[in-house]
Amino acid sequence: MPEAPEVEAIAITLRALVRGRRISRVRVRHAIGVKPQTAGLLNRSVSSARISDVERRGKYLLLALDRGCVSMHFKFDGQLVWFDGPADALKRNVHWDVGFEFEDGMLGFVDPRHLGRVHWLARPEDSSGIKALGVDAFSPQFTFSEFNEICRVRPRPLKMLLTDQTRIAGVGNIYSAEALWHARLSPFRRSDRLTAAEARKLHKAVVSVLARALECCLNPPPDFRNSQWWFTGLEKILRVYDREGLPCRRCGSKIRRVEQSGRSTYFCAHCQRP
DNA sequence: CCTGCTACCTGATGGC
DNA sequence: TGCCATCAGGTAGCAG
Repeated sequence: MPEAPEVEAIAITLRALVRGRRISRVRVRHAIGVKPQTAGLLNRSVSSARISDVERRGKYLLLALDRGCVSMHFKFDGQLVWFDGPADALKRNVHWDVGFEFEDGMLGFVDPRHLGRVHWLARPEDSSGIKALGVDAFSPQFTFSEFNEICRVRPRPLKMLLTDQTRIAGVGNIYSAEALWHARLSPFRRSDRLTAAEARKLHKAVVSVLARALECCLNPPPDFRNSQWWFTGLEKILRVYDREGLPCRRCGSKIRRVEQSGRSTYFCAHCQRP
């Protein structure tokens, strides 16, 4: 599920919990979670490694180790849960896929749907997905002039540009819809035909939508000890996403949902003009 | 190279 | 109630 704000909130919260600490070993309960790697490789590479930092790249979470790093991608449903230890994890009736054991507990990567992945990498760029990431939407390099250039690279609908991780890293289906609504631009508008003023408005909308979402994701922060935890209150900040048939909060006309490259796009056909 | 489509998975939900 | 279809905040991999 998570886009950059959710992963960033997870990174910030997890950093305070595990930075500087040693992973004693890795338990893989569902091998699909480390595919195409193996439990053995992950355990060999990570056992007794110290976590120097926790980082985010786009929607990837990285545990930087003194030997390489662990990358995690949550895809739609992945999350992290803290257990008192392996025995606690087995005793509680909670699905978990990969466990990182510490002296006093175990961090579990949890994804019943099994689309999420945990990998060990010698360097982050050894992951083709990470290597291909464009400018991170939260980084200082994501300036208006950078965004404006990205818009002109080639003609494509704004929705496709915003969610293309190789151009702008971290924006997904929800926050692209939200930013386009705030900027009053149709998801179908050709990115290369925006006026400079429109591009500026859209850039501002992306930045502010993500900032507001991050603040929401940190208040309250993730509670890894509660296996049921998930971000609350995001519905309150959403203006169009998942509001098909409901009145636009700006002009009152019905929000529409259409398919764009196989994904749902929500927009107001009245105030988001093509 | 680039682009667009499908596969990958499981669970929740809604209509009949 | 049961069954079936549809939907889900994403990316990797492959064909063209």
